[in-house]
Amino acid sequence: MEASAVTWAILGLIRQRPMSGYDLKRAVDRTIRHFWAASYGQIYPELRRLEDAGWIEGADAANGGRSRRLYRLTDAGRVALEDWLHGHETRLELRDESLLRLFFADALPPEEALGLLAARREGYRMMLAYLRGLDDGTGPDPPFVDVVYRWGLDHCEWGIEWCDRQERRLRQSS
Amino acid sequence: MEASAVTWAILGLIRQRPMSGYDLKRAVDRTIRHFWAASYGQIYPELRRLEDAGWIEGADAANGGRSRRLYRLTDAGRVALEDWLHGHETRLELRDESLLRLFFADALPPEEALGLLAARREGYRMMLAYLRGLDDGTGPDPPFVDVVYRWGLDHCEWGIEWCDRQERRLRQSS
DNA sequence: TAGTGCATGTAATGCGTTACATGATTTC
DNA sequence: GAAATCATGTAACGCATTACATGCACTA
Repeated sequence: MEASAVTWAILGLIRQRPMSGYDLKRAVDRTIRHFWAASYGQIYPELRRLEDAGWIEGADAANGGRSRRLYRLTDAGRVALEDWLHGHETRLELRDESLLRLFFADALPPEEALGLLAARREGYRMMLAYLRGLDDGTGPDPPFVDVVYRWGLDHCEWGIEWCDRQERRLRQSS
Repeated sequence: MEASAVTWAILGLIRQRPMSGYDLKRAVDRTIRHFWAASYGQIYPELRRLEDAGWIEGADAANGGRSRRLYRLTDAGRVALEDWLHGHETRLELRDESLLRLFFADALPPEEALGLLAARREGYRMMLAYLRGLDDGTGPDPPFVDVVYRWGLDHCEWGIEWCDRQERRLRQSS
């Protein structure tokens, strides 16, 4: 089984409870999407591959005339997931168009360049609002789910302050 | 001209001085790579497209028997770059395998789960060392180039402290 | 003279999104 | 009965990396 990015997201999520492809997409969007997105075009083919490999098992769970296929983790899948969890790789890939603009902002008049810093701050604000909106108040999450959620909030708050600091610094030094 | 991700990186970099494809790859790796990577497979075809569109102009600059083609920004290219710089979009795409692991770490025994936090901290440390290594001490950078470099450093330092804080918090609450 | 760096490029492959097609069920 | 939601899936496309091929020039 050739594991790829989306493999672990799926295994990890259906470990909590059996899910359909549709469920998975929603779970991804509600939880890990801000640092790891996944689309139907990845999820459905990956479910096939995972079932072929014996890491998950699908069962028909039609709801009246509405077809539905629920997948659950097999023992082999559980082992694979735990193996991956023990990995300690930490390469992080960032793609941040706002930083790219900022990097070239010296080509703009100073006031407009500072505007890009303000725009970045606004981006963090919107992300923060989005993350706060995810909190549906349904009781306490497991500790590490909570840690990752906090990371999102803390990261945005840090980013907002960072933009403020830099704007002040640049205004003073000019 | 259908502009894509790599378009702006190239235009922005050759705005500073004319460059070859090879130069561009090196410039990308030395400056923006930690938040916006680009490979030869993107750069060379994109140079063609940009020249066809009239945003850059290539000139032969062979070095003895070693062929070399230097590209410079045209007026049209300068205008296109500045238009893009005025944009205020700020969607940031993150892909962070370490956060994904952390999110599922509740499946591990507590001590091992905490190990993932330590591993993340180590990742920030390595990135920080990498960024510090980029500073070749060649005098002051333009203000916004410097701002983005600082962002990298500050972000790593924040990340290290964040991991520390979370580790302490989780150890206390358990 | 062997290794490294300069320099250009392409082909194969993989990753991921978008847009579309289809149809049932629930809710207003 | 219209609209939203549940549910599955694929085809086309675009973005990006990796690996390879080629050859010159410098330096140890």
